[in-house]
Amino acid sequence: MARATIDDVAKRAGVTKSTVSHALSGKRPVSEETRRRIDEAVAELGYRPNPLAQRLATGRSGTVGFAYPIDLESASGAESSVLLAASEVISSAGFAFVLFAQPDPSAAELRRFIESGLLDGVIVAQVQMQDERVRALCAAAASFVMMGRTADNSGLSFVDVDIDGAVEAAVEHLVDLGHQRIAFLHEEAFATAAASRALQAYERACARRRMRLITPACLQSASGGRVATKGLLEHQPEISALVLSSDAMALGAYAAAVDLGRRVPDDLSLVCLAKSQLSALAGVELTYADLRYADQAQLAAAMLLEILGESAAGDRQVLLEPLWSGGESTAPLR
Amino acid sequence: MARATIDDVAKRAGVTKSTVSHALSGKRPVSEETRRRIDEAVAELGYRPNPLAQRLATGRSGTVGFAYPIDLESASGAESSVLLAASEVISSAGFAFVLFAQPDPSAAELRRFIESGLLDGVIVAQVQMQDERVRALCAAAASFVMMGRTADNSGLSFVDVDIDGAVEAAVEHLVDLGHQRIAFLHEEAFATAAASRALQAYERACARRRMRLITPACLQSASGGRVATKGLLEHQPEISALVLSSDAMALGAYAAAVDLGRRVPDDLSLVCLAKSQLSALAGVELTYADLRYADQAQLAAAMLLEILGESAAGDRQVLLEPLWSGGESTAPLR
DNA sequence: CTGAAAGCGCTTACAG
DNA sequence: CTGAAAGCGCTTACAG
Repeated sequence: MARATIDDVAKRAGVTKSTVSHALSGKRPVSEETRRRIDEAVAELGYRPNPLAQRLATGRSGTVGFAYPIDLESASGAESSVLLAASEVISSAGFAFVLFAQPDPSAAELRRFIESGLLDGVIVAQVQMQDERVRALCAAAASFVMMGRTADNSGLSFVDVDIDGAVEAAVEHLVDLGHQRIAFLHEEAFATAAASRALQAYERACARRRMRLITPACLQSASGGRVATKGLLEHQPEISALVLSSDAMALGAYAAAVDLGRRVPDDLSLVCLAKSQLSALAGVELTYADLRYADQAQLAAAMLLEILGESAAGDRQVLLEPLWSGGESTAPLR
Repeated sequence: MARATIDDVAKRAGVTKSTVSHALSGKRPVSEETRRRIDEAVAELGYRPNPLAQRLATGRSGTVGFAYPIDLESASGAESSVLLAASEVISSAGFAFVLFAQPDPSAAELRRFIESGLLDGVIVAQVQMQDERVRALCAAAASFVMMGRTADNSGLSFVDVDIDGAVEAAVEHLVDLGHQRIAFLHEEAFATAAASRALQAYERACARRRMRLITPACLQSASGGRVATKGLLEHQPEISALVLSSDAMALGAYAAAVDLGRRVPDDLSLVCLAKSQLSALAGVELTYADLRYADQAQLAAAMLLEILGESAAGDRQVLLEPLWSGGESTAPLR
């Protein structure tokens, strides 16, 4: 048998569909008796409104998009926790969760969806300083929240982590331990705003301390970290500390240290700007700053839902503090 | 200005909207001249059909669901490649890609979507021997394709990998090298059909060779692999080879071997039933069987699109062969 | 508190 | 080759 429609319910309850609609939405008072009959009919027929029809009538799609380009080269378990955190919040609010994982520099796909009215709102992750997707969303006057932030965020809503603070804290910590040759390994290809903020913060910290900038490029992977670290330390053995931007990189750096006969932390200090799961294997507990990606995703999703609920303007901006681990991969310079 | 509708186009082109509709869909011949005028109007107004209205009128939603419960404890980069592979195929066919990543044993969420007519088809991953989601999809007569397969697959469509063959090949290989004490580390908590097939295949292979079963449970993580392997080898040092079911586990096993002063592969052979990215770090190239998850996802997505296109019945079943690496983590028994 | 009707923006038999 | 009309299944002013 086909699905029951609102008309079936109306007939069975002996009312019109407009009354059924109002009884269900609660947007208009309905007498006790009528409501009872309608509830009964709904139950008997197993009626549930067709969302498509509701969407067409109301103009709201009940769908939230998550623009989260995933870079396969550097993918780790972290992406999954971000996805789960966001989808959990979105789904339990009754919205569908549409993922845009494909890297899409021109934001064409996203634009297509927005313009089709298929999305009530969007969460944008992996935000760049100048972000095409953000531009498109603004142009379309769409509701959206960023995970991360662009160069100019006036009027925009975001959840981000204070990466500047994390980097400065890392460098300060190493300097306090006596280190003067501190390298910052950074990924060049996949340039998020967070990555470039981190690099700039490192440069500022070094300038303040009058330390030499050492910023080798490094692929965002374990083998990338290994290769880059090996090359670096072979040419500049005086380097005594490394700041790294991912778990995998850090594991690679550790492997390189072993290759070169240097021990961590005695002969080389490591600080990682990302929560580390793998490091336990490396023999030392890595000192790291958890950038709380899952928290960011959860908060961004909740923020978007608020915005959708209120349709009030006004930007909402949240900057999370990173969480430092009590690791043991740093030691005083010998 | 508001979005142009089909009526706007019709007026501007001096025809009715039914002609516009047919011109656009090509479902009815339209004169050269009329078509030109319509195309012009479409271009001038920047008209694009409202998908919501199309869906309501046609009953097709233009959306594909991906039921892919992600277990955070064991998440690695592999999930991302699966997501990307599936979403790539689905998106480029013009369908929206809705992710159901939340573990949802009762399949309530999925059922809700299916029954709402919000999904044209579904890809089901992490299939279990008895799968609630598959039952729900069958009951709803929904179009779907499995990544993996249940116990009884008659009439069902799937893409899976020959895990049985992979396990048997692994054991054969080790036996050929002289090993007689071969353990199979398996994850108990997250019981996919592939996991239990692997275990059974190991048991069959051992039975055939009259070897003792050694099947310790092991958490699907690096530290899980380390703990399990350490415990195992301390109590049964005569074990000379391990078959592991994930990259992370294998890395943990390697670390445990190092802890115990055993070298890989001389003092311990390792075979991994999953493509390994991390193993390079462990100092040896791991011998592994790539179970081709991304290939599975891509093929499953393509298969679903075919099914949706043809609306023809008939099961489609594909069993992929695993791809063996030329690793060096196995050696003859000493 | 309830109904009759228009409307959301399309598609698709039915006529001509 | 084209038009007039009904229909997809809802919501929501407008009346009463």
